[in-house]
Amino acid sequence: MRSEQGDRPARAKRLPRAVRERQILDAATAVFSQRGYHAASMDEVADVAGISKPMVYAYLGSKEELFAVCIKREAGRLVDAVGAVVDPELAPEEQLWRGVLAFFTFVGEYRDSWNVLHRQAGSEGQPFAVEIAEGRRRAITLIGALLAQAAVAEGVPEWFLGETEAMAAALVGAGESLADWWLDHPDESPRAMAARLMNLAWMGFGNLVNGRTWQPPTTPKADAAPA
Amino acid sequence: MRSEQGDRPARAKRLPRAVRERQILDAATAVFSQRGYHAASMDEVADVAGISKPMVYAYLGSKEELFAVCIKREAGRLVDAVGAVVDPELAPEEQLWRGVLAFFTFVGEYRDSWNVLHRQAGSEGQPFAVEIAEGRRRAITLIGALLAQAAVAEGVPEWFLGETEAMAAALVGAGESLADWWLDHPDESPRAMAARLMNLAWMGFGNLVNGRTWQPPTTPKADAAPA
DNA sequence: AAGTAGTCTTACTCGCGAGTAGCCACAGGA
DNA sequence: TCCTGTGGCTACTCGCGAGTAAGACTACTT
Repeated sequence: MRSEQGDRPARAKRLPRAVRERQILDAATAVFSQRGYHAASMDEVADVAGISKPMVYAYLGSKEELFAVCIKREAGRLVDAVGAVVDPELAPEEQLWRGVLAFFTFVGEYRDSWNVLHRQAGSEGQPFAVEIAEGRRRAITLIGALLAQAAVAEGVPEWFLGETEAMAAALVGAGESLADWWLDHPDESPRAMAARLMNLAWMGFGNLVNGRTWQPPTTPKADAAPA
Repeated sequence: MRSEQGDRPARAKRLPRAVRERQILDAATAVFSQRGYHAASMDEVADVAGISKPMVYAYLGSKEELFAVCIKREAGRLVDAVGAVVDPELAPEEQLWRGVLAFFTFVGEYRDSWNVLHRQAGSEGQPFAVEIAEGRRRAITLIGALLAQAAVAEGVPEWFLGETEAMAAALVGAGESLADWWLDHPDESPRAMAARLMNLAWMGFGNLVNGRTWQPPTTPKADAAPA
């Protein structure tokens, strides 16, 4: 009863550096996820890691470095999770489905990781927002390429190739938003979430790829594409 | 040449309170938009407003209050802009189109407002993140109702009514993401952006509403909806 | 046992930024 | 002309949080 619950390593029991680093990163991810970068304090990170502040500095450097390492680790996990399932040999539709499914599985598994990557990403002035935005952009480009590939596989209406990137951006946003929505409906399975996104995206793209576009009702003028 | 450019009111020229308050809110919106809530300093807000810090406190209260007022004002603008065009008499499709168009027009017009509402919203621990999340939720509910209405208007497959909220969430996310994408492609018109979203959303919903769902390719099991 | 390398702590410094005290100035009514 | 209220300022206090100095404890070598 002299220490806290067996939950966290109550008070520093002399562990090898590698282990401590992992603990610190875990703690940092959790704290950054809850508080956001600015509101998070190194004291709290140290506390949650069950260790004292100078250790954090000794092992992981400054707050900014620590955050950067967190980002890298979590982003790596996500990329690995998706990369492990998207064999480029497969049909675009199936690649997309597998990627989307892997994404939601990852989000379900590592909520904090996702939170750090998604929320704390864009908000700050410059520091790593750039890096994250870059990762996001890469994802969009990748998905855009996938859509273009799919479009070519079907009989592609020419104009659609100029639209793939914007569509990919929308798709990514829809995925992020669905992931948020998931937080309020935790009983849903990753498969069901992924299926939702695919239904929205693919059934929509299915029409678009076949040249069936939507037109504004009142004005006859079409903006996104020639009729 | 004794003062700065005619750009900002160089150094306090004795204006009525109402005017100053507007200026302060404008400045605060800009600063919060660029820095984010935590990184923004009251000194900078005061500076941008061309005024000294105590005035900000005298007129708008604490930093948190100031931010809250900003949020309220910008959210109000957005709600007004959308609310002004979505006559509930109209067909769901047209309501959605008008709403989406109004949204992108607003974003184009008031970048900072949108930034404050969108980015700085979710990131913080509790303060007003709640209020914004609430607004977002209302938007999702509203759009969800619209989709349900549309679904009923067509021959609705029963199961779809349970999906409208999730679809609305996805749609909102897609809109946000497209708005971000727009920042990198500023030559696009609001109409073109809105048309893109409608194409993705409506052509997708068009299929869904008619019972044409997407199915995972390898596994025969359907998750989102019964075949 | 004594040396030494790596783990871990207490107890600081120091700057930045929220919020305030107290004072100045000008416009208009007496 | 003086008087007062409202607009405005300079110049502080004060706490919080990033980052550090200096040393203590433990385990493994020789």
